Amino acid sequence: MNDSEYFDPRDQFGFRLGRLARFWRSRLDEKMRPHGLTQARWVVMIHLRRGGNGFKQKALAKFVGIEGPTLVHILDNLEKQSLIERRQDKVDRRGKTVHLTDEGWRMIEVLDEVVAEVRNENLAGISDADLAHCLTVFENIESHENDTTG
Amino acid sequence: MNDSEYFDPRDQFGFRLGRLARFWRSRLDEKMRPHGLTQARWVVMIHLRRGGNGFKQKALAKFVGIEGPTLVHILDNLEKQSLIERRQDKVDRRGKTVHLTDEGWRMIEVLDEVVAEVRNENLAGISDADLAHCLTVFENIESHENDTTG
DNA sequence: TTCATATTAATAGTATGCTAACAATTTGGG
DNA sequence: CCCAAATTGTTAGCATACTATTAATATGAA
Repeated sequence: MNDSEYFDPRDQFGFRLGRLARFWRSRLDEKMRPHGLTQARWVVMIHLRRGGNGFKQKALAKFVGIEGPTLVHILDNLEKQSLIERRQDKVDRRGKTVHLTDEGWRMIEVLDEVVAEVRNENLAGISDADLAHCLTVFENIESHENDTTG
Repeated sequence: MNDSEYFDPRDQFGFRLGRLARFWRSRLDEKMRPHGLTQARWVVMIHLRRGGNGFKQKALAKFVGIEGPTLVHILDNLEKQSLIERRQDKVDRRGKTVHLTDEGWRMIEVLDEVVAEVRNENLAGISDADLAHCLTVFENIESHENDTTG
């Protein structure tokens, strides 16, 4: 009844989205810290597993949904940790391909459980249908990316 | 039908959430850049307007949902731009209160339109009901913050 | 073949978020 | 009053994201 207490969902959405993303990341980072990993590095490793080894960096960046320079920094760190390695592409000497090391594969196996645990905690009591609904909304928003008609 | 094409919504949610948050921010930053503002600074200003001038920094950080040191940096920048000012609290000399300047108020009026425009673009074709549904899910996830029972 | 243009990865610089550690100040017990 | 403990804001240092620029290489047209 009090105007100052009324929040329009359209008005709130962006702010709440950002806050939840920060919450999610901090939860994941917290649980990964004992293993020496972070969310961003983990996401890159997961995409390597899903897409197969031997991505060129540019293709990997696109697959993960980040920019090239952001990926460079993450790969630098993963390489220091011996979880991935970069190899000169034999065909195009400008390019490098990215590969999980044996240690990288082992880390993925270990952390799969940690990630599942965080997911179960964060999503406890929320139905698949609710999540799928959210993902559909997310997709619709991202699909406006290249709208310049308005 | 292909296993590699099947994505479990529980599995995808965290990644997609982060990606959408980045998308949202970049859209907003892009439109605010000509005015010399960014999303993070704007969010702080909006909370100042909503909550009234004269917040203590600690209270403002909590209201915005960020940590103290993060707010310090944002306020430094807003102060350089003469959009806010910090004043010594007369009662407790450890504290400072934060106030929008006249220029800050004018900036808010100008940027209100820009923000509405981005919102309309990003949320075009998405119903209030869908958004409210998402916000409810967001709330449920954040409410697990202090669960340590599992 | 040669030179302009593309592409790929890396570097530099900025913004935003965090935790840890610090200085100044207040508060409360003795 | 006086000193230990708590609180407030700041600084330092890290991670992650971006854009803009650069260096190395490949490609393709003349």
